[in-house]
Order: sequence, then C-alpha cells, then structure tokens
Amino acid sequence: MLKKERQAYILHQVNLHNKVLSSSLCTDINVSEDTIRRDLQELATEGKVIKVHGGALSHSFNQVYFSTNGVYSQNQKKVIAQKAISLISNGMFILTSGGTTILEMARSLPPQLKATFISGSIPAILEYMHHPNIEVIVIGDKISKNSKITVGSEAIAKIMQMKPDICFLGTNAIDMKQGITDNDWEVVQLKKAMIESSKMVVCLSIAEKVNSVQPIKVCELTEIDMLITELPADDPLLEPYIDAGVKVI
Amino acid sequence: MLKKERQAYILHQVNLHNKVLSSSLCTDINVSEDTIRRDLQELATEGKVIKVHGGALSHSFNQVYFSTNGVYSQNQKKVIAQKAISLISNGMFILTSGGTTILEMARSLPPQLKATFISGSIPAILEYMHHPNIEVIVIGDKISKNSKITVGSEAIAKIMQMKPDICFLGTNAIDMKQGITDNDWEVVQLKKAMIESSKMVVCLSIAEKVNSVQPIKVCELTEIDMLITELPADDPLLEPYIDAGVKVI
DNA sequence: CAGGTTTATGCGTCTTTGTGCAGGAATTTT
DNA sequence: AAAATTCCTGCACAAAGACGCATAAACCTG
Repeated sequence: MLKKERQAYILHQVNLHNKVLSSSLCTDINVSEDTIRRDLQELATEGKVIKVHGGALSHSFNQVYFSTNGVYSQNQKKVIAQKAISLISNGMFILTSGGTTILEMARSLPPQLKATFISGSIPAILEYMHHPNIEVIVIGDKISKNSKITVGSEAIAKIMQMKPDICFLGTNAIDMKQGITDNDWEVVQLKKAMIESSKMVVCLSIAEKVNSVQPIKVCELTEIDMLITELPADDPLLEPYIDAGVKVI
Repeated sequence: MLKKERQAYILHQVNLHNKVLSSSLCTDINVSEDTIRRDLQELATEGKVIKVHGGALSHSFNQVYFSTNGVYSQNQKKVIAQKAISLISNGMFILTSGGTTILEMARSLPPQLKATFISGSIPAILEYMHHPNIEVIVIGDKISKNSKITVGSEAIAKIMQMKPDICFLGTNAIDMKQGITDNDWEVVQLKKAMIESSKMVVCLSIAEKVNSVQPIKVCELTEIDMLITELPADDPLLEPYIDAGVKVI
C-alpha cells in the first residue's frame, strides 16, 4: 500500500467518525503503530487532522463557539471570579446558577482543579466542558431562553436531591432589607432550591448591584453564607452585611 | 513495445485503478524499473499523473480523498438536514442525539417552526436555543466530554418517561447485518433508550457511513423506521435497506 | 550509404525514502 | 503512587529513486 493511499484512508476515517485511534488504524491497515504515528504527525502538520495522544481528531468537530465578547464589567468580574475560585478545593461538588459572573468564574478555573460542577446554565456548562479535569452534571428541564438556564419542577426536584458543598449564585440584586431578589419567577424558584439544598451559599455580585432591589424575592440575607464583590472586604459599602452575619471576602 | 504505447497503457491503468505501482508495471510490460520511472516522471511533468514514492496516483484520487474544503461533507449534511426537516410539523415533540449531522439540521430549522426539541447534546441545545419558536428540553445527567452529550442512568430514565413523535439519530455506522453500531458505550445506552421510547426512529447518515460497522451495537435494522442519506431514495446502495423494510427518503 | 546525432533503454552505484524495532521518556489511566 | 499506553529518538534495512555511463536502435544529412 502506498503511503499517500494510507494517509488518504486515515483522513477519510477521521473525517467520517470525527476521531480515530492509532491502535485501531494499525490493525486496520496492518502496519506498525510507528508508521501510523508518523502519518498522523504528517497530516497534523499539514493541518488536515488534529493529533492527540492515542490518535487524531477531525478539525471540524473541535470547533466550538467562543463568545467571550460583550461581557459587562469584565474586569470587576474577573476579580470576583478569582475570589470565588479561592473557595474551591479538589473533590468538591459545586452547584452554580447562570449569569456572566458565573461564566467568568468558569473561564478562570485553574486547569489542574478536579471538581464536579452542577449547573443548568448552558453557557456555564459549555465552559465547564472545556476544562480538562472537571466533571459536569447537567440539570435537565425546559430551557428558559431569557436566562439560558433550565427551569421547572424537574430541575428543582433534581437539585433537591443533591447536597453540594458550595452553591455559587450569580446575584441580580442584594439589599439589607429585601435580601436577594431577582426578576424572573422561574429562575427564582430554581435559586430557592439551590440555596436550600447546599451546605454553603456564596453570592457573587458586582458592587453596583449591592443595595439594589428586584421585584421577586429569592431569600433573606440570613440564608446566604458569603458575599463576594470586586471590592475589598473592608469597604464601607459592605459593612452592614458583615454586621448582619454575612461573611464578605 | 513503443514508448508512447507503453505510456498510454500506464495512463490507462492509472485512470482505471486510481493508482499504480511501478513494480507491478515493470513486470506487466517487462521493462526495467528505470524505464517505468522515467515514463512516470514524464507523465507527471505533463500533469497526467501524480508521482509518489513507489508508483503514481491519478489526479482524481487526490480530489476524491483529500477534500480541501474546510468542513467535511457539509453539503451532504445540508441535504440530509433538509430531508429530515421535511418530516417535522408544528407542535411535534422531537428527540435528537448529538453529532454534526444533527447539528446541521438544528441550524437549518425554519424560523417559523414551532416544536419542542429534547436533547442532551450541548452543541445541539445551543442551536435550538437560538431559534425563536422552539421549546428546548434538556436531558440532564453527567456530560461525556468526548461526545458533548449527557449520559448516564438519569438521562436514560428521563428519556424513557417520554414518548416523542420522532427521534432523530445521528448515525455513526449502519450495516445490513449488524444494524446500527457505534463506538462509545455510554452513548449507545442512551441511543437504545431513545429508540425504545420514540414513536418513530429516523437515522441520519451520510452515504459513506452506510455499510460500515463500529464495535458496539445499538440496535437491529428492524427497530428503525426511516433512513435519510444525501442520496436519492432509489440509489442502488440503499436498495437492500428498503427491501429490509426501512423507509428511505 | 557512411558517419554523426539523437533517442530509448538497461546497468551499476550511491542516495533518499519508508518502515519497523528497541529503549527510554512522557502521558494517561488505575 | 503504580501500571499501562503512547510517544520519541536513533538505528538498521530494504525498497525506490537519481545519476552517470554504456549500448543500441532510430534518425538525419550530405
């Protein structure tokens, strides 16, 4: 068999099945694994396939959408993300809501972190999915197109079955009197369930949203354990919350 | 034998088989390998064949196997997508697997279509989510990073609770004897459940995957209702499937 | 038609290319 | 952390190619 012929076969297989194992190829065409590896290497440098440990992938399959653009207050959110990540250790079960702050956190997770993330937010799931060591559990149910998160009784029931170590809530509004509030009834139901089932509830909120109120109540301040903003913990804006028993970092 | 005569023979062989070995040619025509090499060289500089180590290839070989366009088989997939969409009417409940063919279908759904799509495939969900009139139900469970789809007993249980009108399966391999086969155990479990719970099972498969086999069995041919490829329904390749009772469009 | 020229072919030698193998390093899985 | 794969490097060896040369047939040309 000619070299080119072999490479054509390989390319064909890769494009057909989106991936290919060098081991199966070498039994297929009956040549040594070295030869296959050299072929894959060559095809890879020509840009025809993507070489990975143990085989190769088609280029078309791996193209995933990255829509990092248009995130509001991204720098503040990066600060918040870093603080949030400092709470996470290996092996934890972590429940997250949706929202751009959560998304920023998902993007900033260190690659060596091994943890299980549970979410119904499609954009967040996309980010978790890209991470090498994170297990992703999807909360299924009907999608709310506004918030790009699954909502409904099934989702709530599923959440209630779990006992995650931490729940990170992207927060729309937080206030001393009204506590956490939001503007989407279905999302609120979900957040209530998340708060109830989690060992520890952490609210992520940019400072702008502190001391603001939305129409629908999620929970009282007393029900959350921690508040993270981009401000330092001793900022006067946050003092009343510390006094109210919320840990602030 | 005259030189021209010999070269004509070589050219004929190349065009017939898409490839030719110099070794076999030289025993064929009974001349030295040098002569053959010189002939091939000449034909190559004239652009009649493509010279490679050990022989030569026809130009069509390169066109056939080294598809230079970025996305492999996208046109075929578009044709398949259109046929699949013709089966969908307003108000239907539709269950779909993952895979690039399904993705192509998701992208091609007409904007005015009102239907409910159920899936565990994150890329597919993303597409459905962008549609103005489609309701999306997410099958939750652990994500298989390879296939970007939720897999596991929860997902299977959820699927078994439903009775969708149509199930569209992206097919990795279909064969008369082995039926539908695939290469990921968890995905196979999921597909089995999808097939069992659906009123109608439609397999989407590009023609290249027809009559190919993968290691793990999904189901028998008898369990699927319809097969869609990019070929016209009366293509001889598909005849045996029609005879086996599978509807082909 | 003789003598020179071109063309086609084969042979020997030396290089290049393609392939497999052994070992140790790197990576993934358990 | 240990075990199993996979990968890389260098090497050996066979197959294929390049180049020069010799030979012989074909083909001018006066």
